[in-house]
Amino acid sequence: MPGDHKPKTANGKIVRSTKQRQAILDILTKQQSHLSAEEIYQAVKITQPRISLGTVYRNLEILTELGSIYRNSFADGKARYESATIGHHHHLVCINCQDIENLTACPMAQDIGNLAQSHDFEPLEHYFEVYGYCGKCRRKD
Amino acid sequence: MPGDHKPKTANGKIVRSTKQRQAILDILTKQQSHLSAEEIYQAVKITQPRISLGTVYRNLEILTELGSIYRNSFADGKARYESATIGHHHHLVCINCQDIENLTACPMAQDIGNLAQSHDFEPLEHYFEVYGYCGKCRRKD
DNA sequence: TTTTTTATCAGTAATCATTCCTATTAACGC
DNA sequence: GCGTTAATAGGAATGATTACTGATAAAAAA
Repeated sequence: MPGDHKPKTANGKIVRSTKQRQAILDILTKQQSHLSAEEIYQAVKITQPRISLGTVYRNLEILTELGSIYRNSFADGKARYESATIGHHHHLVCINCQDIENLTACPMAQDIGNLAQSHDFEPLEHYFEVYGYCGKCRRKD
Repeated sequence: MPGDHKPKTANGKIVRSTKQRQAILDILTKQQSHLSAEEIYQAVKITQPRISLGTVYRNLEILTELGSIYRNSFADGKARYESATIGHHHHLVCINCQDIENLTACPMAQDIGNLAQSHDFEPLEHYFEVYGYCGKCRRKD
């Protein structure tokens, strides 16, 4: 069937629209912050009290695959998710208050993007995170 | 006591020289690769058969704190360690064969390093990882 | 050297994030 | 509405890492 525009995952299954999935996407779209699976689970439970943590994880995986959200794994080994409506960016992570600020500047847009040629490497995704102290925490010290 | 050069951790405890710790550092120095805690555990067991996985984790933490090794957490959520003798660098990770190549070019050395001023942020550490296909795997496809 | 101190150890239990499993439920096409 | 099957709830299982405890062995003191 040409002209078939139904969303599908990598395994070819049609992606249905469910209340649970929509609720997860709503949370990430409205809050525009970097939430862990557990935080999303707690937030979604307000409107979907019977949702399970497994459902949250499965939907985060599907939404990431569809490109609707970004998945980031930080130094603490925990994955955090955010809406993809904001566009590609990187992160400034405060090691004191854990606040995460977005950084629109991207290393790949600079000369470093040429590394592909010199290293015979085909880049698909990249992550750039800076850890340090945000302005608020610097002034508290 | 001024001139006290005994290595100490952040909590002020003196760091002793033990066979177990030395063996872990030896592995990372000689192999010059990016090993997980489990891989290090298996390698160290050859010379220290009675070592425990807990000891490996504790020493990796101490050695990281002392600056003798680097700790990196990749997208799979698993931490990998490498000797610090090689100096600061970043990573090209092949999503097919999992091979990790080092990249000496650093975004912070470029204009992006100026983000500190514009974002009122004091950078201490940073990570830059590129995921894609290495030369070998590209030619296999 | 002997004794004392205490950082480190082995072994194991506990924790945390995440994935897997199974019977049941509910989107969506017809 | 009916049938197909993706998605769900609930919970068990996994894997990486951390925490606990009594024993051990470096370094310091005597």
